[in-house]
Formats: sequence, structure tokens, C-alpha cells
Amino acid sequence: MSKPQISFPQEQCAECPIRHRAVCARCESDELEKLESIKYYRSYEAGQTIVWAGDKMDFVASVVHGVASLTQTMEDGRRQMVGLLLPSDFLGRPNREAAHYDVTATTDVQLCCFRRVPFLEMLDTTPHVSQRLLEMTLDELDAAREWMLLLGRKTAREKIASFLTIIARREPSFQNTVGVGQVAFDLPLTREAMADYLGLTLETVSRQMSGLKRDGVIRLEGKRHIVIPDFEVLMDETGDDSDGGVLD
Amino acid sequence: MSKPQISFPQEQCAECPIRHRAVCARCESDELEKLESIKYYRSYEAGQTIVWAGDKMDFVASVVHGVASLTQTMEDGRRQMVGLLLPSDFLGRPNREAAHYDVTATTDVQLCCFRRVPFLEMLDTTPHVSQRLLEMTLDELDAAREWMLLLGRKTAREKIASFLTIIARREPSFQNTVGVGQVAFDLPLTREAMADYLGLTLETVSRQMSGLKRDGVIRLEGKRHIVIPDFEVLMDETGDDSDGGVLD
DNA sequence: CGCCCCATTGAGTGGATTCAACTCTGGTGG
DNA sequence: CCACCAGAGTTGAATCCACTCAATGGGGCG
Repeated sequence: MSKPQISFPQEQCAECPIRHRAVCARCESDELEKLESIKYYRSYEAGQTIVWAGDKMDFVASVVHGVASLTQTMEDGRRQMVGLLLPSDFLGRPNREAAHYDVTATTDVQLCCFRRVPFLEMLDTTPHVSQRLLEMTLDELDAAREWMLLLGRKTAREKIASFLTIIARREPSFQNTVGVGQVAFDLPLTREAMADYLGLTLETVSRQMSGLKRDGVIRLEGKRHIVIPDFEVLMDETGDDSDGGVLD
Repeated sequence: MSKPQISFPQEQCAECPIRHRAVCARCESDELEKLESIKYYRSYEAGQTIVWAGDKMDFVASVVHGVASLTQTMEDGRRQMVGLLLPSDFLGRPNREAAHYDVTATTDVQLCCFRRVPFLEMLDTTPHVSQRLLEMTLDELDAAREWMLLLGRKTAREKIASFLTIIARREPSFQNTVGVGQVAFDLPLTREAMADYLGLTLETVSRQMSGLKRDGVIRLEGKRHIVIPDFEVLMDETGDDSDGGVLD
């Protein structure tokens, strides 16, 4: 229960791994200084709850390391994940006191937190922050809309395949490659969390993973490590258009 | 085919029905003047396509009258609605040339369009616009997350009931009432569009509507006019928490 | 070792889909 | 005027995909 705190290196902004992608991406050095004065780091172990829906939330944050999830729960226990926050993603609504969703660390997580009220003031005075936040929010909205297509119309197998491509694409190792050929990564989620993400049961997730493995689309090494021999073959299983998609 | 153009009154900003809720809500009169110089109105008949996914889009817009929908279509024809735009809602991504989704007028629609590039410049120079746009985008993201819960975890009956409450809540007539007792409104969507919204088939939509009618939860007058004798009874069918929800 | 947690697999059920027939309404033209 | 048609909606019967309930497998840790 009272394990030793996870310790990530306490970064300076200058060496921050998410410096160029997070909400602070466009800041000049003087703006960074201002942000630095209202920021602090926090760490959470895998499985810990970061905030409960309805709780007062006196900070907003960037995910520096690890993966966190937003979930909604119905009275009878049905659960749906509604957000998956990877490094550089933003957590919280500046002009809202209380959280709307449960936020959970699905792996060990380090957050770079900003005190909410000062951050809110910075939004008004620092266009580089508010512009970036708008851009990130619009990107999240697009992601949510892809997700809605997945939830509403895709088969279980397509859901799994789509999920794997989503995770693979955000892997640092993937960014270098052309997006063809072999890809490998660790799943940051349990089968149950995957089920919550995809609107399935954990048994269905397990069955479909086995199916993709049986058909040679993926290889499983241990429970969590995934090897994709040919990324295009996986893409064909997602149900999405084959053309590369629209550029920004 | 070449029906007479629908004509909505060509509003001045001062008398605009969405003046206080749209992206321009916080503007001062000098800012409104600037907006007015880059704006123009456009009307579409019910059923018309406003933009196709992938098309170049040289404007962004506010919905003034009517209802428009964003939809995604898979290669084999499966369709999912991913956005429903009611009066005052915002359409388009300022810093994106091409549309990501099909946009369709589901009723007769009037848009207040802003030329995209000048609007983009205004975002940089007019905090009242960019602040409001951020707020609206965050609201849409919240709505998308509710929608994801609906798509991923709710039963067909709960989906229909939830949809009806969503429409009812945004009815002007509803705003006055306390949110109890009788409510009545016209559905702005066909059964097929409802199915696309809810991730169902149109047959299932029809069956569940009949079910709610049989059980006295709703009354149908014609195909489109809905009467809800007791809003709380409908709420109980949505599967959502009974407590009023979180305030902003 | 033995326990716990996560994951896999199997058998049977059920809710939503598919395919198909039918109804209702409004509009058009003979 | 009304017969006819097209489009939207309803209803029925059979099917199927994912769910539920239940048993089993396997790895890590006290």
C-alpha cells in the first residue's frame, strides 16, 4: 500500500521530454519562466486514482511520463473510458472547479501541474499558451470523433485492430519509421482497461486478441508486449480507409 | 432540384438570435464590426450537403438557424454521426484547409460564415474571440465524451431516451421550464439520422420509439412531434445518474 | 508453496441486426 | 378527384455477434 514513491527525474523545462509538444510548446523563455513559477511535479503509481469525478481540482497539468485515463461510470457499474492521456497531453479544464471524470494512472505517471487560478490568468495574458491549448483541444475533439466511429460502428475485431494502431502510432519508436513493416511496443493497458476503452467486455478483448494472433496479424510476447510483423496487414483489419488519410 | 432558395432574414449582429451564445458572444461593439466585415450568410435546404470530407473549406461558421450534422462514412457504407450542430454551434477548424467530416443540413440551415484566413488572424488579435472559441470547443469535447458513453455502453432503449433528453434540453421552450413535467418538441432528425447518431439501425430506432410509446414514456403526434408527459420518467430511462449533474 | 491477479477459453444466452413485407403520408399528374 | 408513386416509418421472423457465467491457465510475490 505504502510503496516507496516512484521518482522520475525532476525536470527543468529546458530538458523536459515533452517541451515541444505540450501546452507550453510555443512559449518563449520569458513565458516559460512565468509558467515555471506556478508549476510543480506530482507522481502516481500505476492503478492510483488521480482525481475522482466531482472532486474539486485546483490544478491543470501536462502528462510528462506514463499514461492516464479518463473514465465515466454508470450507477450499475458499466464503465466507459472517454480519454487516454499520453505524454504531452493536457489534463483538466481551466475554468472549471470540479472534475467531470475519474482520472486514473494506468501506468506510473508523472504530471507537470499548474495551479489552476494562476494558469487561468496566464491564458488571458499569454496568447502562446491559449493558442496552443486551443489547438490541442481541437485535436482531442478530432480524436474523440474517431473514437465515436469506433464505438458506434466497428466490430470487436476492428476495434482491437484500431486500438493497436492508435497506440503504435504514438510510440516514440514509430515516429521514425515510415509506418510500414515491423513495429513492436508494450501495451500500457490491461485487458479490462482496453475493454473500457473499446466498449467491449474483457473476455471479448481477449478472444479477439487471440484471433489476431492466430491469424498472424500480431505476435504476443508475454501478456503485454506486442509485435506487429506487417503494419499494413493490421491496418487492413481496422475497417478504415486505406488511403493515408488527410494531412493537416 | 432548383427550388427557390430558403430565405432567412439577413440579420444585423445586434438583432442576431445567437448573438449571446455563439463564438462572438463576448465581443465588444468594435470587435463585432471587425467580424462583420469578414462575415456573410449562407442558406441550405434540408438534405443538402454543406461540405464533403476532404473538400477545401475556405470558411468557418456559426449555425444561426436549423440543424447540421457531421458524419463519418466507412468504405462499406457504415455511417456514424460525430457532431450535431444546433443554433449557435461553431463549424470548422480555423487552422485547417480541408474538412475532415461530411457536413449535412438536416433541416433548412442558415450559417453565418467567416472567411477562414481573416478569421484566423482575428483569433490572434482578438482574445474575446479565441477565449470563447476555446470554451465552446471544451464544451463540445465534454459533449463528445457523454456521447462516447452512450455509444459504448448504453442499451438501445437507453440510447433513444438519452437522445430525446439531449434534444429536449436544447429546445428554447425547455430553457424556461424547471425541467420537470410536460415537454414537447419536433425531432430535427429522421429515424435514419437518429440511427447514425446512436450507432443503431433505423429499424431498432423505430422499435425502441414504439416501445417507449407503448410504455407511456413518450407520445408521438405524427412521425416527428414528440410529447413527453413527465420528463423525469424519461430521465429514468437514460441510465444516467439521477442527481442533477455537476454544475459549471 | 500457495495465493492473487490477470488473462484465456468454453458453452449457452440474448439483444440488436438483417432481410423482408407492409403501412402511412404527401405530392403529382392524368 | 383520385389513382399512383416515392419516401419515411413500422413490424415480423430468423440470424448472429458479443455478452454472461463459469472453469482453467500462468506468472509474480510474500
